[in-house]
Amino acid sequence: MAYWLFKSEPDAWSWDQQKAKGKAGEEWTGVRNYQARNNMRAMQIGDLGFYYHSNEGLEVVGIVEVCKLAHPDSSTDDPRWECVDIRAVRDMPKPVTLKDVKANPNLADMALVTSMRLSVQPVKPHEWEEVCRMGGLVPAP
DNA sequence: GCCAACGTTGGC
DNA sequence: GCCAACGTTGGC
Repeated sequence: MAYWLFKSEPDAWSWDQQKAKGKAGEEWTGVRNYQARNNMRAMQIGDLGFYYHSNEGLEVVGIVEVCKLAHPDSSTDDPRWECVDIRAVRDMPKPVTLKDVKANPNLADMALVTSMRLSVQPVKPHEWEEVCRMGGLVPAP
């Protein structure tokens, strides 16, 4: 099982909206970046991810689960773009801010810090543990 | 709202 | 295939 991080601008699609979709989940449409797409292609059902609010909030607010493998992105006719479906699993008891992540030396190599603009990122197991711990989620899911 | 970083596009 | 121009992202 692998771990990931999904970025969303709350103005466009917020954590509350994601949660409202419940177990059915929602297509993670709109990604127009090859690296982010490739990350989604590599995802397996049951992989977990952080749900991060960019632009506003700038914090990890919840945990999501991949519930559908990569398939063509229904928001475009361009066959290059694919996406997975994700569903909300739970809130972060205490949201973990970008500031917190940057201030933690254990997370210095996290993609959130080093690849700021990548909208779908891989998360290493030790980073997953660390962010979960910071967010009050122990043991990590 | 600004601007730096960086990915993409297109002319050569 | 290179690289300059351009557009977008996202933190501040």
